[in-house]
Amino acid sequence: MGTTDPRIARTRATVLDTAAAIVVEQGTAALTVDAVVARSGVARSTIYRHWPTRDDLLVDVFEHCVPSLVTPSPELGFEAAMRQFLHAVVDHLADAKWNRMLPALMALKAYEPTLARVEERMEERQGSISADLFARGEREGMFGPELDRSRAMTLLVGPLVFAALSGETPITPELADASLSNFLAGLSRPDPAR
Amino acid sequence: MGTTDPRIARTRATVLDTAAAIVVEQGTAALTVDAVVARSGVARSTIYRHWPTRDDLLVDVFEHCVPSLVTPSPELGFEAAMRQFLHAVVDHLADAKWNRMLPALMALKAYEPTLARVEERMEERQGSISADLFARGEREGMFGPELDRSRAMTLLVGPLVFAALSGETPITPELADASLSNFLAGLSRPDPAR
DNA sequence: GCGATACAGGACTGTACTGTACGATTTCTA
DNA sequence: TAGAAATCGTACAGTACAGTCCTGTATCGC
Repeated sequence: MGTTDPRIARTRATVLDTAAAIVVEQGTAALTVDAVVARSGVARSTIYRHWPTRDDLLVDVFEHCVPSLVTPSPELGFEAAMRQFLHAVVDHLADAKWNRMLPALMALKAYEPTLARVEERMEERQGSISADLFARGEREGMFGPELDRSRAMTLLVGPLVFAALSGETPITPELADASLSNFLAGLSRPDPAR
Repeated sequence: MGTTDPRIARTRATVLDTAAAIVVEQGTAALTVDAVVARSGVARSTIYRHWPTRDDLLVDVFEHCVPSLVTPSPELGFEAAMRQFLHAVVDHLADAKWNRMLPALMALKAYEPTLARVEERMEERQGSISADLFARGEREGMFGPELDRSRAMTLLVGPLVFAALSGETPITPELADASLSNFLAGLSRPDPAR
């Protein structure tokens, strides 16, 4: 099984790209097999050869578009590594593609178990990176093991996602810096609310 | 026009409640006129007497469910008032109803101008409250007029919305306190990233 | 080149939903 | 109680979409 038929890879890519464009431009409800046929030139029967149902295609579209975040270089300390990570998140959220797809995924995951699993896998990858990052912070003595990592990540990433969703404030690296800066400030001044 | 026919108010309320329940439980795609008929007992023709199209009904459902936030008492200072406001936000986000509806609204507003306007009105109301709150902070000398209010609100509310959407970390008043605490800490320690 | 396989291009069935129409019935108001 | 108005119940046309099936054609690996 050295090589796979190039025709298969070709149509698969064409269909996925077209489907993603439709979802981004018109939403998930507009993703119909006929729409993909009309826009991609790929035949109806061919699409059903690759995906048993329309829903399977939609799942693959999301999976195809989920951003792949990368663990920052191990030489970096907590602050620099976290900043780099947050900047990468900003990049993906600012991109029109994921900017439109994320809310759709959030909205659908509550009702479509298959999409919920796509989102789970995404959070797993992100979770392992975040664990790595917080391990650096603990090693540097910035906080102890009692720090709630999930909550901390929520505090750091939340503003970025919110900015992307609401469109109230522009999503920029400076926003990520501000979020990180507030978090670090909160570390040195122990939470008076508890 | 002293009193309106109670039948009208009754049907309207029944249909809106039923429709909201369907959207919460099964998503906006499941909101069909037939589904409302089956579940509410209201006749098809009656629904079309009140709403010209299914989409108009959906818009009304969102409008009917948008939480109405309230300006905290004027006696409260910036910190206490903001805390109260954030706790109210947490309350609404923790409620199953709005917890499901918000992502749907976020996902659809990009493609449905009518829903975009629902969201705009919501943000306007929220924006006027936020202006009031920041005015208190400025009066107390916590920051000057150069503070970007939109960004600040994003930093404060973002984590709450993100927690509600992702489900990674529980959405509690303590989370709101942590967000506020980080923000205040960031104020006293001027942002080193700029 | 040749067999195998993927693709193109339809036609077709079944279903779900929208929106309209209209007579019969209930419920309000005066 | 009587008239007005809202509601019920149902039938109907039109449309959009999912998914199947079949035939002929292009493209691949060998």
